[in-house]
Amino acid sequence: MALVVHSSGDTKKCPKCNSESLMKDFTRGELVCKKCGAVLEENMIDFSQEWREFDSGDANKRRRAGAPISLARHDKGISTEIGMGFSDIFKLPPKLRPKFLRLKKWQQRISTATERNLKYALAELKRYTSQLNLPPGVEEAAALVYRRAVAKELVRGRSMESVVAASLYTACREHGTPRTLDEIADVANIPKREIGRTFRFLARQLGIRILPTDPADYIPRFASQLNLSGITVTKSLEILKKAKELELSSGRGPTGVAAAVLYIAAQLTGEKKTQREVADVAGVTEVTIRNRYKELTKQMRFKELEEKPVIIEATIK
DNA sequence: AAGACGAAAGTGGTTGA
DNA sequence: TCAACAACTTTCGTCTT
Repeated sequence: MALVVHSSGDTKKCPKCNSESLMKDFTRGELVCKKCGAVLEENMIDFSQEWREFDSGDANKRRRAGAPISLARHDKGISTEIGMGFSDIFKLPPKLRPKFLRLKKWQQRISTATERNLKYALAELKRYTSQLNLPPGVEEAAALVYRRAVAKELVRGRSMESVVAASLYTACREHGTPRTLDEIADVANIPKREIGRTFRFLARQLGIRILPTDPADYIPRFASQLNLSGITVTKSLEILKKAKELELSSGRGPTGVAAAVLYIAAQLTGEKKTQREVADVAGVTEVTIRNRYKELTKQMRFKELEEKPVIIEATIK
């Protein structure tokens, strides 16, 4: 019987005799205490590979698992294509070639319209996510939303691109990595009100809860676009927290709140940014920043900002 | 001259009758 | 379906630095 003892990283102790000498018996799938013989785990699955590789060629020959499946691929990443390219087919004996050429042709023909559509849609999605610097997790989530939309025939009557864009917008919000409608509208080349409309439609039809976005989710990204320091980010989040407690953020556009909070924080830390600069990256106007700014400073006391009257006196003099 | 401020009018979307 | 409404934008004149 082959007993394999894995000592590395396993700091588990036997609850019965407190011994550290545990043993994995892979032929039985059990974790056993060497001292008292207690079985601590049963039906373990051995995830290690049972073959060894001596060079990279070996690895390729013996490996049986492929890439992980992905919803962001039209075939989920699992596909068999007859005669990839053409070279494979010409490796066959001449007699067999026509047969495989025919099979190849038919494989292309039977791929249904929805499959082709999905392929195209997911290619679009890929383009959006890479242009917006979104992580693969968000792309996956968006792909799932899109698949659900297709399954429910929600694409009918609206452009495929707008549904893809709306799926992405949904996924972004669920992931706490929101992009503004403007940003998505930009890469997708679709008016933002259409994306918004489709988004609401999808959310309702698919029963996706739509929580308003948290301004905090925007802050780090805006800050980095403005070259603001981590101190300013921390400060912004503090201010935002207080603002939330004072109910100054509800009902307001989250980007506007984020922008105003950043603007104030930047002033406090001496990394001055103009309203224009902040407004530009946040996709709001200076007026909105001013309005939020006014509301915030009215209810919150910023010592540093209140010193202004002194300066005014000095200039009058 | 550039930035900040504020008033006024306009826009797109939501809500409630 | 329509009107009321809040948030936001656009535009513009004025003030401050």
